[in-house]
Amino acid sequence: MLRAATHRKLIATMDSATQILDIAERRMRQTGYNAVSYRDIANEMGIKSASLHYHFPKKEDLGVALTKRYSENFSRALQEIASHEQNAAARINAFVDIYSTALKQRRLVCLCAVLGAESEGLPERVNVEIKSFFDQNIGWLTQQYDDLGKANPANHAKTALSLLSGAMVISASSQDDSIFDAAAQSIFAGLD
Amino acid sequence: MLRAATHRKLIATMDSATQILDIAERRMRQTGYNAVSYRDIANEMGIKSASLHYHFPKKEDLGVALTKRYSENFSRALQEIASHEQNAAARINAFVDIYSTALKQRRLVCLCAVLGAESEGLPERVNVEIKSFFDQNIGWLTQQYDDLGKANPANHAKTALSLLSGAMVISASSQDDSIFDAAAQSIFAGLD
DNA sequence: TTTAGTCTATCTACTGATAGGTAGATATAA
DNA sequence: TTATATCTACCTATCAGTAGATAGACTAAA
Repeated sequence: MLRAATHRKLIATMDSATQILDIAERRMRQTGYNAVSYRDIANEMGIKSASLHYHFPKKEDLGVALTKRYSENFSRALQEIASHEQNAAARINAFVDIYSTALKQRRLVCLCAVLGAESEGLPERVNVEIKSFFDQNIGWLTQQYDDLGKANPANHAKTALSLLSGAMVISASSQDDSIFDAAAQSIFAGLD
Repeated sequence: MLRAATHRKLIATMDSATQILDIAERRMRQTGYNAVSYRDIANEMGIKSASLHYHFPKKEDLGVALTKRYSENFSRALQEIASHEQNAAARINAFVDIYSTALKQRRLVCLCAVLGAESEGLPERVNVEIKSFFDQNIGWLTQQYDDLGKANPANHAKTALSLLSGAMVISASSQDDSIFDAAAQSIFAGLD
């Protein structure tokens, strides 16, 4: 009885908004923005779709919160890498690993790569976040390629990000990891 | 009067199925599969949405026809390139140009790159066509990199296709062509 | 006269969204 | 301590709008 109450408390304590974002993120990374409905998410949570509007009044709000959180989490991961890895080559290596792990362990594509593909059908506020995500990653990678002594580090950064994003999409949709592996290998080869 | 009638005839003669596919293709390349509705297409054509079902009974049929046609058109373009360009480097160059022209002159992303990003929410028959498109392009590019004398030409092919696809998506959604330019430049640089 | 193509009218299922209500926790003030 | 008030997180019920889809009538051209 006490146990049950405690358990209940723990579950209820696990922030509903976070749970909504978790489910929405996974689903959108699989099927895109428009294919995900409030009802899908609510059903998976075991609550009613109307309740989702308490946390995210409009779907646009959910989209913005989702891309913001994704970008912030990514930003933290990049800072983490920068503080733990000594040299630029190791950092770029770790960057590739983020994508690799998402694809191979969770079969998930980068959220912003998926949403970017349908960007003309998205609310403008969501597009702002997507662009900001790409900018942030290009900026970080540019720094690394600069540290590596590359000429035109920004071009290297743009190429690496494009390569990983594209390879993820093709690998996931073709269910063939060899495309991602080729891309990763090509990035590693460019680190000398 | 005769003129008007002739004009009318010409328009009506321009195969409705083709017109439907043209409109659907452009819209899906902008917003993805799920954001495009029969009503949108019908409105743009000036007919009723019910009429579309005469040509494509189910949306899935439209999706399959669209990806098939896209793939076939692409295949023809690749044959054309192979017959007109002497060497592998020039052929790869022409390949990049297809993507470049689509992005810069029409602001359109590769259909299969867009649909591939939402593949888990698509009818299976559509996914089969998308995978076949990627296979076809990787095969053609592999041949070119092989002719170029590259070791592991398949990896070069997978990398080039991933790079172009990803760069297109990021450039289009960020409205910044410099990402695509960096990708194209990187492919050119790998042709020596 | 047939047939291709489009129409009207309608259907069911589902979309995001809103209104209004409620149980239970928390805070405030007497 | 108790009464009052507010807040959180859901609920039921419902809405207008749109999705894809179908049946059957109509029309124009071969």
